[in-house]
Amino acid sequence: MTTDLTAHPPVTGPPTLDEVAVLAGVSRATVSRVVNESPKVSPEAREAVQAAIAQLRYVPNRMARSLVTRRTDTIALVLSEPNSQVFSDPFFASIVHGVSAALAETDLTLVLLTARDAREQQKIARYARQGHVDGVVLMSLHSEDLLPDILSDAGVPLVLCGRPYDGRSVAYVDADNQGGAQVATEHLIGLGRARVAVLTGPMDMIAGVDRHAGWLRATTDAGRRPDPALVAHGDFTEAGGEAAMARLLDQAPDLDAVFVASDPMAVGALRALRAAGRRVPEDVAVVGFDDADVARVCDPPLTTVAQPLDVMTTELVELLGRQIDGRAAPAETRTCPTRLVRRASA
Amino acid sequence: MTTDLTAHPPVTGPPTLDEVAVLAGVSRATVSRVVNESPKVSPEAREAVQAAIAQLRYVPNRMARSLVTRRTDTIALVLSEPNSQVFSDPFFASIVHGVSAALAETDLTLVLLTARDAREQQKIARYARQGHVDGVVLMSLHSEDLLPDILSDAGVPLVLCGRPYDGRSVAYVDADNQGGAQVATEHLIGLGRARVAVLTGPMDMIAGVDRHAGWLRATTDAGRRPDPALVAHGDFTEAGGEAAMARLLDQAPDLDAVFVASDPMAVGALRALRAAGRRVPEDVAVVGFDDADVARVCDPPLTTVAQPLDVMTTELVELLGRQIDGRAAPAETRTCPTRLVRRASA
DNA sequence: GTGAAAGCGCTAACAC
DNA sequence: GTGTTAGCGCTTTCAC
Repeated sequence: MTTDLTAHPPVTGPPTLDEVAVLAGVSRATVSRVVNESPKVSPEAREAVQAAIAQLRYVPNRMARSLVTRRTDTIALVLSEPNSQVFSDPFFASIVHGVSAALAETDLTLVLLTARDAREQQKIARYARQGHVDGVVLMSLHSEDLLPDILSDAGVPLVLCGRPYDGRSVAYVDADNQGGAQVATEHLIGLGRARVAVLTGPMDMIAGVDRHAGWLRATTDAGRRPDPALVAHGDFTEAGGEAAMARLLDQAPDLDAVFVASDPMAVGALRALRAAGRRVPEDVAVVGFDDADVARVCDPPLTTVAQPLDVMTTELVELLGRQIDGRAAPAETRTCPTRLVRRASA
Repeated sequence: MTTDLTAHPPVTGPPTLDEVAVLAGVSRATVSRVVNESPKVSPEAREAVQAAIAQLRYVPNRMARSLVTRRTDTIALVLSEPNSQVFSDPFFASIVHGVSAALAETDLTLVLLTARDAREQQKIARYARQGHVDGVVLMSLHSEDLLPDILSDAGVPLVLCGRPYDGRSVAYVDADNQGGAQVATEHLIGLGRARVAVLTGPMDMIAGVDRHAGWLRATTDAGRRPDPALVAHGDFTEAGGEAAMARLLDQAPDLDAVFVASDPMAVGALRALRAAGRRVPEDVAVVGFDDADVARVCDPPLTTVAQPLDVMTTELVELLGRQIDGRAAPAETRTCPTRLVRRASA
């Protein structure tokens, strides 16, 4: 044993594998096996090692491990969005929360990175290429974003949260935005409402496009001619929803129902309706698209299209995991079903 | 040179230092010096190396580097808070944004970690002890949090964002909450208002305590007896502010001014005031505590106490930096001044 | 100014 | 089962 002599003075710094090995009276390899839960270790050895680990409060050095295994057990959630206020978007908050929760079960850790401009995008690309992360979940909300290309060119395992705006070939997980919007609109029509409006998102975000498409589909499927006056675009924020709802009431005072394509907007829309003296749900039936379970606390509580955010985040990390160890198809995708949740008799 | 033979087939994986060295016709040591911007390199060698780096698209492997330098050039921002909705708190969003921006200037990267329960706190402690980060900025909002102790016991460089609830000895950066609240209240009193109420935060958060203390100080300094009916506690959220404002109007219908101790609460408070038929600012003067520049967009725009969030985040990373390389005093602290921003003639 | 050599702490064959 | 050996890619004395 050469280790005895060299490892004996653990004068400084955290304990190493060698020190544990010496204390336990075994070799480094055995300690490593115990740490990595290899079955090929005798019970006695395992116990001795575990005792030594506990005594020394040994924690493996991840850098050293990564250097040889080429894995970091870390994945990044990157938010590529110039507008920093997106941070306080409940949808985003829920995704972060959900991914973080999904990872809490595992040994992986989550790092959150933000890219507000091209320089930061490059920095993130470097970070990823440096081998700091095993993979990336990318929330890229707008159409002109370059990060998906940069990352996939660099060979970094990648899953987008949300369908890419163009039809690019890349793995992603998305909610069934169009389907959900269609169900919402059909519900409103089924209620006997004659003038069903839509308050959708900006058309440079795929969620805005898809949710509008769902309304359109349901409307035409019902044999109705889509009236442009029944369409307004918000920016997915509460204030934007309030303003857009006001416009909608102006354009089409005779509307008797509205599908609102995001929950912050639904909150704003309710406010605008109240301000205009319209009663909800008697006067106007509202269905919200509940990104983050917020519309539930509206007054009155809204019938909503719920996104299964927990499903989405689970799929996200599951798909990324398979991406990382090469078990996934090239550009595998998932579309998580949405469902209508009736909360009031809207 | 033994490297020529071994390094020649760069069949797989990203390029290494050796490959750059071979291509540039120098030794690994020289490449390392160029990468680390050592002055002890001849111009010719430097140029050759830089060319090789560019050609190979070489990126240093951080794991290998960390292994020897014992630095990771990464700091963690950890949010220790059971309630996941804090994520969408604009104050939190602004801090993340600001720290991330302050770091963007440097070579450091930010990882964001959340601890919702004891298990996750342990996981974070492990992560830090594993040498994954050089230091931690900790946002610990409640009084019973154990993470500050765990981390400082583990010898992890640490700076708290926000004064610790107890008087523990630890480095922190905080805004001058008490001073700001005092200035706000004095402003209201100076306006000639007779019944100046306060809508503060929960008393298990230091910010709630301090802001209440400032109101109290200004009130007594003005020779007034603090009336309990003029005090209400919200939970720093919009909905909480609305409810608390309603209570306040109930307890003290004659109030003619109110200091609201956070901007989401201010938004809610305005709503409650409007609902109660009170006019702002003629009828009731309102000063908000503007955690994140939100109160600015209120209608009417509020006179607010602005927290210099950019100053705070800058101080945060600066202090942590000095903490990391041992230049900081044991438990150095900073209190960033707040200032009154008049936006309306409230 | 530059190179050779010695590790950083760990895992992974490969023998025993 | 267990130990020995050989690196992972990099920085860093220490000679030259």
